[in-house]
Amino acid sequence: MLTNTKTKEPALHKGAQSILNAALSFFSEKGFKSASINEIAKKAEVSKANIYHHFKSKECLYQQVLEEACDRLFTSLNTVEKSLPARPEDRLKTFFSEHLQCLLRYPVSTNLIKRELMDNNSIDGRLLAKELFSEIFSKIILLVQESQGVQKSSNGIDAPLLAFILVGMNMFFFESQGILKYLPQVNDFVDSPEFYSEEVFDLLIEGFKCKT
Amino acid sequence: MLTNTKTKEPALHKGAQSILNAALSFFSEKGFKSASINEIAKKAEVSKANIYHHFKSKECLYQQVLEEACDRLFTSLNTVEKSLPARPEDRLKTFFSEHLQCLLRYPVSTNLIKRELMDNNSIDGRLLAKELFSEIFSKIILLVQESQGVQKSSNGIDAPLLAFILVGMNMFFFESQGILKYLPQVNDFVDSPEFYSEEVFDLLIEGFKCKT
DNA sequence: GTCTATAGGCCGATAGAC
DNA sequence: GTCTATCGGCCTATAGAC
Repeated sequence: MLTNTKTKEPALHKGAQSILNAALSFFSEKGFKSASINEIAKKAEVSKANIYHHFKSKECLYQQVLEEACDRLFTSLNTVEKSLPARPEDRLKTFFSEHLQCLLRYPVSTNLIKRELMDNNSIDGRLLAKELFSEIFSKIILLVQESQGVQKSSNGIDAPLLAFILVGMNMFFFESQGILKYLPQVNDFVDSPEFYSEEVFDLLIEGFKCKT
Repeated sequence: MLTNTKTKEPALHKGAQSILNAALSFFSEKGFKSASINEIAKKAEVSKANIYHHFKSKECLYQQVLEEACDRLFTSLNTVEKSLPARPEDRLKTFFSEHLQCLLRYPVSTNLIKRELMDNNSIDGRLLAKELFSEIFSKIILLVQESQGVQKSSNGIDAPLLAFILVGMNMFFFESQGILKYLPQVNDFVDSPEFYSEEVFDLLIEGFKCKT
């Protein structure tokens, strides 16, 4: 379960924390299997045996790293949601833009979660990542319905589809960052996610043809 | 270079072909590092040493598998492009829909390419996958511009952005298949990519507000 | 072209001293 | 809580018979 309970953990020892940091970066970059306890130990500047003192197994270490990554994004998105503007039309647009910025603020965690959804490392992990995904998804559906309600358009476009599209556009931007620089035509918005969010949202709302 | 030259390869031996098939499925499912020569040999029903007779190294085997996957998708998309309808408005929409169907027709190859773009396995591999991506991307930009030209809207939306969105929507649908079934709200279009394409395209063109 | 046998290395995990 | 030393296993790759 994603920790809404804000009971801070008992302030991890320095050693354990540096292990978690090193593990996060390697698991995120290479995946569970390819990241080795050896290299994590080296980067964390502890011995391999020390890792096994703090964590029962490689799997357990991975689970905790993944959990922290999910919490990080979940908390970040919750904060965004609480400081959304009042006007329903703006709320969806702002959340869309801020959602992308959350992903980009924690690229390593985001990448780890993306990996977890792609590979099937562990049953618990998949559930965790899916829960996060479905949480964000529900939030956006509500915001879409909110904005639809105000405009009273009831135009037949279902909110879940639009929500799916919005999440998808941000995820795709995130994962395409690495190759965007090799696509000269689209270089404009590589360094400007704000511009990207703005353009995509307006396009979705106003439509390709109707654009002013 | 993506083989436009249609000189068929010299009809691979049965053994080598079954190795390539087994390798494709494991590399796609687990990634380069996690897939082992042992399991590939077992699935291909040959000995491990036999693999090293046909391929100089694990890397070489991977390269060839990746190359075939890229060619498969490239050829498939080229075929689609050649049998597009005449009306410019329909061309883009049809290509968009067919692009998704290509991805879904070769899910294992598509997944392998996606993995290659995510991990940094080999320099050659990345180039290959990027070339394919940029190829598709260019095709779609042309189709967008074509349809824009006809409508003479010149409305300021840049073709590369729309092309990026279209490719992104299809890639995201592809990679979300596994978790879509866990999102009850969106179950409608899991089994119907045609419906998804139709809805997304219309939404993009007509816009959220303007929808009939 | 196919095999068995094996070399040599890195892996996850543990034992046991401090 | 941290370490060195080590075990057993799986890995890529090769040697050499058929």
